[in-house]
Amino acid sequence: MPRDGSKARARLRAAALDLYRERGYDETTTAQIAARAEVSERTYFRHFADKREVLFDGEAELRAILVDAVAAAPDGLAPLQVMVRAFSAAVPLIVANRSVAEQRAEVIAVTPALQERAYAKTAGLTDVLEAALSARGVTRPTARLAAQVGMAAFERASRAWAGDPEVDLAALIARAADEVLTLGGT
Amino acid sequence: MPRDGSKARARLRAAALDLYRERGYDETTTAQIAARAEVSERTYFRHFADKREVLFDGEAELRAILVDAVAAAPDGLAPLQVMVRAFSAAVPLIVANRSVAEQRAEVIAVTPALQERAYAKTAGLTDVLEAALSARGVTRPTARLAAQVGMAAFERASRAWAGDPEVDLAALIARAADEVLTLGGT
DNA sequence: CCACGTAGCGACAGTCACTGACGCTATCAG
DNA sequence: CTGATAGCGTCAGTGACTGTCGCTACGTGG
Repeated sequence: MPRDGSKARARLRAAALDLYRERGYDETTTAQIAARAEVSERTYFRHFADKREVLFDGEAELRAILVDAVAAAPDGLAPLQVMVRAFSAAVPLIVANRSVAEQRAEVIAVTPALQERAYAKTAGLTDVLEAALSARGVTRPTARLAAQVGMAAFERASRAWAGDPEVDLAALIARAADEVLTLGGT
Repeated sequence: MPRDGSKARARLRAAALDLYRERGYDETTTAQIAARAEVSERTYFRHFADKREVLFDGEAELRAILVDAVAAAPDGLAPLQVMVRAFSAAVPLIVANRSVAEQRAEVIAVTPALQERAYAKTAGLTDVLEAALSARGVTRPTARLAAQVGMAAFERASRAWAGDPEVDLAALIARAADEVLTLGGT
């Protein structure tokens, strides 16, 4: 295993986050990111597909946790409850990454281009969840619906948690899922 | 009001859709689109913010219908039922645009860059729906949740309708909303 | 019928994200 | 010590997008 690029990759991640926060996404060039990470611009593009991807580098880990949790859920559990379990399984990871996630969120919040990528990322996660539910025997269209509704509940819980990180995120997720079922009235 | 750009704009829309279908999104340049529409490349960018936007030009109309329908819904209706009404109000527009929407969908389906933009567009719609629900007195977080769940139900209905355009889309929407409420089990 | 103001347009130059190709080098297995 | 390989730098190139400037088509007021 010649040369370990993970160091450079980590430096690029940090450099990009810093620069995006300092002067904004649009005002920083990939050349500047590369320079701060002390690599060539070409190397940046060897590690990340484009200027946006740097900010979304941890996704695979989350994805794996969600898929495993769906697969491990007991048989006969209702789809939405499976989603609650899956997202609850990811809570430790989310809590651990909270401070970095906050900084990322600040940048994304003021950058349409990054919001677009963020939407695509969550869409990718719902695709994976849909497939995982489908593997459990849930019909495709229903699996997709459940994945999206579960994701919506998770987002609702995440936002509440962001405003008050003291409460248990897992509890908020369960509560948000319950709230979904009250949306139809009576 | 000197010069009416709407003609050129329409030609650009048609030219882009044609080219994207003929040779694919990545393989067509904005210069080619402009050339086929018989305008300069600069004019393309006066009408559309970027290479993707050409394909998403009708959105404002849909947005207006949804907002109006939410505002016009009777008081005391449950949030999810309001969503069903809103999307049902948009059915005529959707049916009318079906053939063009199909062509667009084909291109989007094979182009990640366009999928990303499509996600952003639906996110924009849910934002608007959230605001409209909020204006009816629904709490912000609940409004957002309802908007997202409603959008998920609408997508589920749309997909079913795409596979069988004979059935009534409005009925599918109502059914999808009901299905959401069964996702939690018992 | 004629200035005249305005919105759209073309032309041009420039920046920057991103890609392909080539050759080099650090590192590890043998 | 040597060879294989993954990561890297350099260079050249394409194409999306922007700012600027001057022009022109067209409806309006005289």
